[in-house]
Amino acid sequence: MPAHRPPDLGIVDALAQLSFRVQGELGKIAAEHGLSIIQLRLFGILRDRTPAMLELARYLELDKSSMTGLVHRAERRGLVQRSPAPHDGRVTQVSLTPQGLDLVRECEAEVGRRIHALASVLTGPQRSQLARLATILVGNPGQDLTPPR
Amino acid sequence: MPAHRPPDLGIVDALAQLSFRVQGELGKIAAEHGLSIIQLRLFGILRDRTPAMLELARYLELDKSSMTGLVHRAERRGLVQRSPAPHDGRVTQVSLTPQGLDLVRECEAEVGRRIHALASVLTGPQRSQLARLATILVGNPGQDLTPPR
DNA sequence: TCGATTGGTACGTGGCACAAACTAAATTAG
DNA sequence: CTAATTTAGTTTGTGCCACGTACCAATCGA
Repeated sequence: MPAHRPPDLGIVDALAQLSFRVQGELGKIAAEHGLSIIQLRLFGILRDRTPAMLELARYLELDKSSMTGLVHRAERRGLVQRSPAPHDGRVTQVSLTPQGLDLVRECEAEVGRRIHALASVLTGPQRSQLARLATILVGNPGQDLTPPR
Repeated sequence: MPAHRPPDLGIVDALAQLSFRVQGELGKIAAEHGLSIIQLRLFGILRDRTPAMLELARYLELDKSSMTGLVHRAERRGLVQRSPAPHDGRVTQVSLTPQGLDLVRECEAEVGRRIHALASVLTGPQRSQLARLATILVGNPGQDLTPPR
């Protein structure tokens, strides 16, 4: 391997810096749509499901008391709605409003564009390989942050 | 959409989820040492430099007014110190105290352990490849797709 | 020298996250 | 069938984080 390149970072620095880079993009996209990154995550979950508050807290690894405010602020803006669960009077289910769904789709499209742009410096095979390796990393231990759709 | 054997995530989802996974680890490590993730980043910068407030803000992509509080809270805990710059009466330089340096080293060691553990499901060559690809992604400058806000 | 620029802080606002205390619904024990 | 317990969620209070505006002091430029 001829050395036309700067030396690779170690795996630790490489992953850490990459994570900041990606989070930076996500944060900017969220901000452009008046959202925070945690709300973007919340909405990503709600795109496929209608979970209870506690389920959401588990997905996001937040305390249940943090969910109240998070959902409340989104609700106040008409992006999500609470509804009582039919078979358990204690649980309230959270779902996207049509307005919220629109916003999610916009953000998702933008995320796709920006991450693709970021990855555009790689060749096609490199991108595939990176996707494969990253999938292994996130898919591996019982630590399920955001289960595959 | 690759239609191969194990359903790899697309590059977008793969990178997004990986970034959340890595940030989650970093956040936990920071929390275990009584820090936030932004402080961990701050300290990582201070390990090598003694920048001015505005420089720090640029590294972290924060407003300068955000720096005051960030540095102040760290200073209050004896982890960093402010000092006036010798040749410009306006500038205050920020540096780690010995105590702060110790803390940084602890955190760095822990980050190394945890990220290595995360990456331990990969083979050696896979890790190298991942480090190489990630290095390409983060090393790419001038890829700023975001107009100034 | 005077006006503009630069580096930094102060203050007010709002979002985010937690812990502890609390309510109400559901479940289990006796 | 009650009584005790568990579970889902909210409320309240605290603290951090980030921003924008306004402001001050030092420096620079004409």
